[in-house]
Amino acid sequence: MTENVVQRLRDQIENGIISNDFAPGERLDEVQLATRFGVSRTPVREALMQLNAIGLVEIRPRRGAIVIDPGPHRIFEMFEVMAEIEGMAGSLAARRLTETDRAAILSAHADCERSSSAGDSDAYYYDNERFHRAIYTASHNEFLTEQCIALHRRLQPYRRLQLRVRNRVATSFSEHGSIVEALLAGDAERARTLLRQHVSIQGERFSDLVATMSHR
Amino acid sequence: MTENVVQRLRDQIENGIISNDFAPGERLDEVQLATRFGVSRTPVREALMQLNAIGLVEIRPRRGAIVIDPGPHRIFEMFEVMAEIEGMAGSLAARRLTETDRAAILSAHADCERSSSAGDSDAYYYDNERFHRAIYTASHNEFLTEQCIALHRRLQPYRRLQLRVRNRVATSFSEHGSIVEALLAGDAERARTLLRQHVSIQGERFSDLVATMSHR
DNA sequence: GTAAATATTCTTGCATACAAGAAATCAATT
DNA sequence: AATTGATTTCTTGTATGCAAGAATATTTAC
Repeated sequence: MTENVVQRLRDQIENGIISNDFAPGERLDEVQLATRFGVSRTPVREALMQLNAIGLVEIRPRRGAIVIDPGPHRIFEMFEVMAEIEGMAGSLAARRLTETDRAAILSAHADCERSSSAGDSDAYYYDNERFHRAIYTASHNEFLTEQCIALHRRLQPYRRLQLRVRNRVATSFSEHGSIVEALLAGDAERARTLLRQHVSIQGERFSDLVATMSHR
Repeated sequence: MTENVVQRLRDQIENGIISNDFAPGERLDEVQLATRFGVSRTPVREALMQLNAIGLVEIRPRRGAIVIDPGPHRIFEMFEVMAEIEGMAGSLAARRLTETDRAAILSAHADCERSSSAGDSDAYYYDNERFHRAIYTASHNEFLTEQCIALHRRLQPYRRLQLRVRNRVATSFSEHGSIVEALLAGDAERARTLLRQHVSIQGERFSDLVATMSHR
């Protein structure tokens, strides 16, 4: 047991929430989780409080923890913020791109091309994440990078739903193309605008998301 | 004990860190804190883990918690992000401003005028916070508002130092004036730019901050 | 039969206990 | 005297225990 139990629990419960094993609104019983993971209540409690601090669960005094259900409106708000800070990362990346950054972005982009043309939306999901992370890194703002990764992670389940929408993978990849161009050209404002549009879920994209959310 | 102990501890320790009672790098001993606040170790531990999740303390396995020392570079990064999301809030506020929002912003602005012309930098600090929060609220994006408040809070000690710099209060207030104009005019892009500039600490402002930080 | 009041059970919140790892002290050897 | 090794002390990490509030079941009155 090289890593401590609380961290492990936190990750496991977090993954459970993200992968929808624990549904939104579901109550997370301390003893139940404790026996399930073969530990005592104490580390479970500590893990739950951490998830509470992150915003994944809500702890009501004396009434236990429940998985937060963001609801369409809040999800829209989160995407709105995500679009903006991704745009910021793109803008900074365009100005601060190093040779290493350039290589990482192009490599991820090439992988996206493969999984996209193969029509493998699960693989694309993974490669897409690498692509975006490469841009965060290229912003050379570690704090921003951490924020982006955290938000990206929280929106993960909804992004995944989005990719299932017809033609979304192909559209996404073609948008990546323009983004890469802007980044390599050092065009900060264009990179910002393109990334913002790429991430934001306006109009019918939002309707699609809500529709997909309801029947899962 | 109407409110739970952990929340209270979290706030107290957080305030201790922000007000520099607990210096960066300082080790936070569990039993020491427990006896000091008259509770057992368990809630102290839980509070520390929450602060860890927020990013205010670092918990090294088996070696206790220490107050994180961000260092000038990281602080710069945080201000860079803060500038951007405040700009975003301003942009949204300009487009979505309601009558209530308008009243709240103007009221805070008027208070800023009073404390500014009185030369009371502590009062200005408080009124300034109200002004900025009014803008967050006017963005009508609750998630963004929460993010802004959290970041604002983490940067609080450094903002405070900034206001001590000669003429900074007067400069800040005059910038508020232009921001209010842009908001009332519904000029989203101008509001964004002005707020971004208002918050960001470029060039000599950053040098001033670092200089003030070192000898406190 | 239904609703309110009471009793019982369950669950959380905090305290305490115990084990194991890290730091500190002390001793021994060079 | 200094450095390394062993021992002791101290601190953290996890488990368990106990009390108080919430949920639930049961009973009683209408």
